[in-house]
Amino acid sequence: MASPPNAHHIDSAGLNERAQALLKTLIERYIRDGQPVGSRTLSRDSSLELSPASIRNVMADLEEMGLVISPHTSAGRVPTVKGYRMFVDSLLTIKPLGEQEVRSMEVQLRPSDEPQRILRAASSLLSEITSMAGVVLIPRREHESLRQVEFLPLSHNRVLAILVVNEREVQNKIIHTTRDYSSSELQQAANYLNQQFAGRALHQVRETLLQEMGEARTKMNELMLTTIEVASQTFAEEEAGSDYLLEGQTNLMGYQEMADIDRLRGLFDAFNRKRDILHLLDQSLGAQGLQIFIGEESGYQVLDACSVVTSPYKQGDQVVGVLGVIGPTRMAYDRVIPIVDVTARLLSAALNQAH
Amino acid sequence: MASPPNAHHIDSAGLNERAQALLKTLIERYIRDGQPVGSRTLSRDSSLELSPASIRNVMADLEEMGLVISPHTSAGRVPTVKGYRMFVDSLLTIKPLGEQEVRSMEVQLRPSDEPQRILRAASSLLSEITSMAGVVLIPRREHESLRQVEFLPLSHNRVLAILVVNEREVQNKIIHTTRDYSSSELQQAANYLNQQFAGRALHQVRETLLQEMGEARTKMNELMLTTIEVASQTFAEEEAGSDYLLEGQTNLMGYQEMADIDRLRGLFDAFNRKRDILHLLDQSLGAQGLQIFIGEESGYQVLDACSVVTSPYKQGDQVVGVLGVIGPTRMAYDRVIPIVDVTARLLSAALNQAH
DNA sequence: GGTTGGCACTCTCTAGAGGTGAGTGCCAGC
DNA sequence: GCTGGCACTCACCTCTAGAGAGTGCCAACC
Repeated sequence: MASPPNAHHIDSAGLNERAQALLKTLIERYIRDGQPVGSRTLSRDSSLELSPASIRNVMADLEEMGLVISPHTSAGRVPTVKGYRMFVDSLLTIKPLGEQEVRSMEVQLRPSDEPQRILRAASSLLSEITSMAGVVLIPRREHESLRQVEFLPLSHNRVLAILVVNEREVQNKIIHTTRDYSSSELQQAANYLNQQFAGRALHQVRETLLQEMGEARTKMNELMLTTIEVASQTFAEEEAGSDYLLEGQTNLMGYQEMADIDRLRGLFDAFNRKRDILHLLDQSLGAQGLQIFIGEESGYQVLDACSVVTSPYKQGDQVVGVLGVIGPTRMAYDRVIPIVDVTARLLSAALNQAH
Repeated sequence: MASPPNAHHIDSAGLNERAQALLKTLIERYIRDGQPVGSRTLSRDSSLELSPASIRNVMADLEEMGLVISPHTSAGRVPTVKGYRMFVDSLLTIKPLGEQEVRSMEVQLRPSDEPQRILRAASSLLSEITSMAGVVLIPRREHESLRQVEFLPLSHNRVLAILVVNEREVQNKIIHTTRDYSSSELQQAANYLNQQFAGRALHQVRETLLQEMGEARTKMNELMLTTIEVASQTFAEEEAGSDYLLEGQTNLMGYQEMADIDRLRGLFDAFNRKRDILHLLDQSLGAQGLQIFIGEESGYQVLDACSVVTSPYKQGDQVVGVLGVIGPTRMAYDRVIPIVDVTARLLSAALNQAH
């Protein structure tokens, strides 16, 4: 299933079948009601016919291996990150989504002229059906191919550059020039650029431009100088880079494990700061397939009490972004995993299909 | 001073000078350290030389008038909304901002080609210097005047419409037409529209268009039909309407009066839902000058523990938006009021001054 | 030898009791 | 009208006791 070999993968070897089964029921139970699970409960819950005493022996082993821990002497056991990891990697049984459910998701992700709208819809969708926070990384300009460029003269040495990319997305930029250009000068420059570069990736355009600029300028005619001036600014590297859409943050306030207001504030600050979350999502962009970060695995302290489930989505056959869900470590992985997986597929489909 | 006669205004009549002075020190003290203020403290703090016992008599009067309340029998007094209202309306002494402070605010609100950027800067600025949440209502399209319109043909009966408004703001819209138009057809349509409507307000353009559409179509030539088709869509009423920029929400998590996670969630949900906050800001848009909503005065339950200080800002000599600060009722009004006031002025200045 | 019941032990949680301190309301006297 | 005195109230803290849940260990059983 969607869970590929993961950097954090823990082998289930060294754990007999019974221990695995018990770990599984323990975690399922803990996910269900958030209380430490004791041996008596476990004995009733598991299909194994074992007395609490026997189960205690197994628990002692699991604790020694660092898969579970008891918050204090007389409480039941709670899974550790390592425990969750093993659960997710080798014990989990995924419930595939119902057809009905998939269809209703599909409705919310209909194709549109504005990709931004679909991305936001995906983020909302994720947050709504999981009751956690949904996140969608916005495709970077790098992946975009130029369809058309136009220039409009504004007053005071300013020119409005309009880029149409990917057939239906539009970007504007106001650039400042050394002198006022006439409408027709700009028209000519645009024609030249469209002829030369339509269909190419933006970063290719940028590189080629840089190269041409390097060549002796004296050789160039007036038109080329104009073109070079406006184009170099138009296609200049954006410093901003990547960004994401986050929805349903407030859902996270509903969970007890987030009840600590300082921890919560740290998390929300991280959402606003964006850097850490972006970095995490970028990582998932590289890996192929669904990714799960459990608790401290993410490497960011603010996410210590959270798990993040991500999946990349595509435009054409190229991965352009990642989407996912952020919630408490104690989340229903068996539901969240297929939800993230399906949403990624549906989003890809919607993006590839013009309105 | 910035505080205009307010709908909630309470007359200070019926309160002798001493009572006023004591209410003032009580509220100042309470704002400073958030604890109920007792008669002993008040006796030491106020410049009046009165024993605690005398002060208790005054307190009893103030309590009867509903200006203060004691959380329980043996605690000091805490101001009520009505108390804050009187404080703000007639007792408050405003500290004007230092020149230095104003200058450093000015730096963060430099003019820019992108008004959106300045608005965001204003919001951040407000949140940073007050350590509360800053909010800026985005000007509605209604207030914008058309400078230029252009059309680019896309594939599949789609046309990209580009509006340049207010000299330096750009808006895009993809519209769907009944047939493919050629570049030159669109160019002609754009020329016509620019000639007719440049400099007019968008809503004027819309009205005139509707009128022309109503006239018998048969009289029109091909060009006019084209023009009407693309223009009517381009200038169609936006359903979205108004929106705002909110920064520093997480600052609100620092205050004890917001420590209740459910109340906090309600507030954050309201921020996301936007409707209530927008409505409140719209109200302030109508009123001229600085406005203060204390606690329940706003009329929205989620804001019961908050105060909102707003001020409109202008483009040219027309009010186009509102900005403000949202924080706990117990805020330093004497600082917040001039900050909001000055920020509104600086923002207006920055917007009216092209880069 | 794995499994089980028994048992002592540990730890959290809750409720109640008692003490302390801050602050009040009221009253009599200045 | 102001003030000191005094009884009273209430939140808050600490301490204690008891209940409940669950554990670890051990000896016995199959």
